Amino acid sequence: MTTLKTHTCGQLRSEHAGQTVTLAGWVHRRRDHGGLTFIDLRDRWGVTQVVFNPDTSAESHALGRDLRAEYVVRVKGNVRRRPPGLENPSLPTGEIEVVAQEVETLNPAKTPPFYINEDTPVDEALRLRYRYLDLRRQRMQRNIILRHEVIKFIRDFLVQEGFVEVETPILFKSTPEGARDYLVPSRVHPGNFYALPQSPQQLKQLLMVAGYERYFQIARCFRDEDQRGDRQPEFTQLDVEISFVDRDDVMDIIERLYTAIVEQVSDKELLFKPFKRLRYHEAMERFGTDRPDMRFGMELTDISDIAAECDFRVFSETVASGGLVKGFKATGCGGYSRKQIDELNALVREFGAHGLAWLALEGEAEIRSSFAKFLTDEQVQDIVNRLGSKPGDLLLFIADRPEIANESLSRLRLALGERLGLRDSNVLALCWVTDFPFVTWDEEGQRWDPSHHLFTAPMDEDIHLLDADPGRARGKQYDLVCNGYEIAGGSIRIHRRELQEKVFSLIGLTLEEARQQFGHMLEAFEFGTPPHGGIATGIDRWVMLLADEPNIREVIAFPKSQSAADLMADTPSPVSEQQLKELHLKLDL
RNA sequence: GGGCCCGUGGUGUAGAUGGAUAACAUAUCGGCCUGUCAAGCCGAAGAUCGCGGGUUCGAGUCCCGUCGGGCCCGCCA
Repeated sequence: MTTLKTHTCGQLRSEHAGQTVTLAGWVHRRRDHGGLTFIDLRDRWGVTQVVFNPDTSAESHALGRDLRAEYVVRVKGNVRRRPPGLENPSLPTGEIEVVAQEVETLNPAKTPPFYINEDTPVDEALRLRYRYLDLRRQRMQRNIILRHEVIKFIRDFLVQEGFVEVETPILFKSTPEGARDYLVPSRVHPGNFYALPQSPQQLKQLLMVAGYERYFQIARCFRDEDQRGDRQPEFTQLDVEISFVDRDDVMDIIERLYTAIVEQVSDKELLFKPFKRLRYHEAMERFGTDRPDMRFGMELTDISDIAAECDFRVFSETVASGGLVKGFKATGCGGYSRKQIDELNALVREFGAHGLAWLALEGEAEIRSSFAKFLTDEQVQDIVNRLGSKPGDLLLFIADRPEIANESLSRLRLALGERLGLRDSNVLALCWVTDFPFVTWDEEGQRWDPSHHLFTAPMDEDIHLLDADPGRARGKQYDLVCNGYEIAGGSIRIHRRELQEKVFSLIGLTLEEARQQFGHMLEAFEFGTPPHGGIATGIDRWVMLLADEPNIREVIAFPKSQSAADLMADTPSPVSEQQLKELHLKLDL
């Protein structure tokens, strides 16, 4: 295999019996019986039991007794079928053992700060500080290798489909829209900065101008925003762009790719094949969010019309002022105590809702409710019927501005789905969300913001709305959603200068600003740009879902902490005066 | 910028209402042990309770601050 080892620790079987082999790896466990010592020797491929017997070699038996956990050792010995009854069926190599003839410690190890040989919970700060040890553990080895397999599969698949992988710069240009940029000062150009790419968006479009037609890249992207469990300052996208396509072409490629990954690389079950498709408005109506978890029901129902006419002021006044009253039934939660309902109430308040209206159907005719006393029996019955409720259900409602009602109900739905065990992590519910609004109104900035990004094309039939009623125009955008996570987003792009300039001005860029920031794009669109579109998928989130992990740090070899620090290398860290001077920088702390 | 949770031997935890030698498991070290595979048995060592201040006769426990980690809001086209 290599100079130092002839076989891996996961390789030997009974047919190797009689061979002399040399293994090398880490001491996983030691079982010292005094006269007889066993070690489990581990490498990336598995674990093999090594026996040290003084009858075979007194010298190696003596050396073997001194081995400790995580020592790196090399063992030469004879493969022997284990004596009958002593096989270990839980180990792939459990039919055999290696009888040590020679042992060499390649490097001893201090006692590790946490267990390498079992997947017990460890304080995450400690894991990150000793990430190289954490990465030795089974959980991380499994995740990192799964990640590799997914990326390998993607490359093979897309190459097969005629795609070309092209690298784009890490040092690029800061642009005004989107997330905060990571900046890199230029030594050669005093006072000027590069920005690390938030995505290779512009570059991949320029590759379409350049005629590559089918591009992809496993691209590192950078965004200087605060962390979440599913957000890191640097993360990896599968970036794809194709020429001469419409939405369905892009969606089809990605759908085939993701289906194949689930079926061939993971042990997960695909709930929808083909993937479900939802329009944005439908997603908002039924789930209150544009990234619904479709593994379970409990869909939202609008009761604004009933609420408008009732004597419960919270309901009627909300509707009168343009708000919504919506809710859903939590199946089987009719017995929830006041305390449990108060917890749900606290949850929706976090998302801006004023409160939770509830109605519990305990028995056949027994009703507990926070609001039913203000309604006629008929109105209550209408609500109960509309939600298709049965005894034992708990009906939960929010009356608020549409954004708040939808947001808080969607969160509440997820929380209840979790409690009721409806979010089976072995199931992947992939769905496309399409027909997004082209732009959304930003109250604070008093301007239109692109829903996706600056280069997304509006629907052809909605182009006329860009002047008349921009809020009603739809974009050629599509998101891929899995189990409540947005795992990809893409669009058909604008490929004509006039339309691009029109969109720039719609979102408030002056012609001057547009040409300064995006002149290279506008210019390129005048040199024969094919219609094109593409998508960017979040590799980290996708592997996280496939690996059944609660956050993306678990599928990134060297992730950063919530405060964007690397606890192992202890960075960010100060630099010398000399370095600052060369970069023409002065600190103002 | 804000809210919440966590920090106790190497590791994982216990330690209501403040009370005397800070408990348990495991790891570590030593002894015994020739068929274990989470080996077993016996013994030992190991903790300024994240750090700083305060309240108190007395603080792991209460208060304030601070550092580190996590979850979330804002933010993330």
